[in-house]
Amino acid sequence: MTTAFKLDLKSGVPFYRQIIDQVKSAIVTGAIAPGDRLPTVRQLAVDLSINPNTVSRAYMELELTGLVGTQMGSGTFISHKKVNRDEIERRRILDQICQEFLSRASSHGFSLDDLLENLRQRKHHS
Amino acid sequence: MTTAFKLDLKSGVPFYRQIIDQVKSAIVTGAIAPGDRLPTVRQLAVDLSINPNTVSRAYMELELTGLVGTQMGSGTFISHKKVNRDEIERRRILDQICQEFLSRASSHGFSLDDLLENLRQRKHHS
DNA sequence: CATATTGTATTAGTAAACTAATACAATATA
DNA sequence: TATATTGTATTAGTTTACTAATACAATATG
Repeated sequence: MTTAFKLDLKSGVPFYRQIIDQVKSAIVTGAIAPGDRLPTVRQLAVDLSINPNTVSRAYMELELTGLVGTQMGSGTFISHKKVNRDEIERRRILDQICQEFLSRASSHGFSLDDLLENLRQRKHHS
Repeated sequence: MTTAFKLDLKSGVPFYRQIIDQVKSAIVTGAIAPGDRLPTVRQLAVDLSINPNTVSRAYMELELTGLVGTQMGSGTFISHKKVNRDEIERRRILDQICQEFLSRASSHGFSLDDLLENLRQRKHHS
C-alpha cells in the first residue's frame, strides 16, 4: 500500500510542512518502516498537484533531521538510524508537553494566539 | 518624567509591538497610571525616529484592548477601566504559565522554535 | 554507452507582515 | 473663527515565506 499523502489546502499550513508531518506520522504508526522508499519527488508532486520542488524541500528537511536518506536515481528511503526512534519518542514528549500547556492555558481563558504571541516575544527578546 | 521609550532595532520585534509592550510594562510598574497621557503620536515618532503611523498602530491596538483611550486634538490617555488591572494580572499569569512551559520543555532539550512549530501546527490543524 | 529515472539548482511569482511617505480629518484653544 | 495640535486614512515600498516554472545533474539500468 503506497502510503496515502493528502494536503489540506485550506489549512494555511505550508505544503512542505504537511508532507513532513505526514511522513513522520507514518513512521510513528508503522505505516512505513526503515528501508521503505518514499514516493518519488515527481510522483508525489503529481499526486498532490504541486511542484516537485515543494516535495523536494520536504524531503530535504527530513534528511537534515536524519529521518530519511536520498540518492539520486534511486529515491528517498526511510533511514535505519536508531536516532529515528529517539526522535519519534522526543516528538511524542513534545506533543504531550504542548498539550498539557495548552490545557492549562486554556483553563485560564488564554487562546492559542495569546500563547504564540507571548512565546514569540521571548524568542526575540532573548 | 516622560516615560522613556526605546526601540531595539536589531531584535526583529516589530516596532509597534515594542511600543505596546513598553506601555504595558510601564503600567505594570506604575511608571504611568490611569489618566496619564502618552506621548503624542508625532512626538514619539520623532523620538524613536519612526513613522507616526507606526506609533498610531500601537496606540490603536492598545485602545482595542481597552488599555488606553484616544481623542483627536488631546492625545492618548491611560484608561481608568478596572478591566486594566485584570488584564495586567492576566498577563502576569500568562507570563508565568509560559515561563514554566519553557522551563519544562527546555529540560527535555526542546528549543523555543521546537515549541513554536508544534503549537503552530495545532493552530492550523484545528 | 544510451537514456530513462531520480533528485536539485535557479529564477520568478504571490501573498502577508511591517513600515514609511504623504495627505487628510477632528479637536482644542487663542 | 483661525490655526495649531492631535490622531487617521491611503498608498507605496521592503522584506520574508512559500510555491511554481524551468532547466540542470546524478544515478540506475537496458
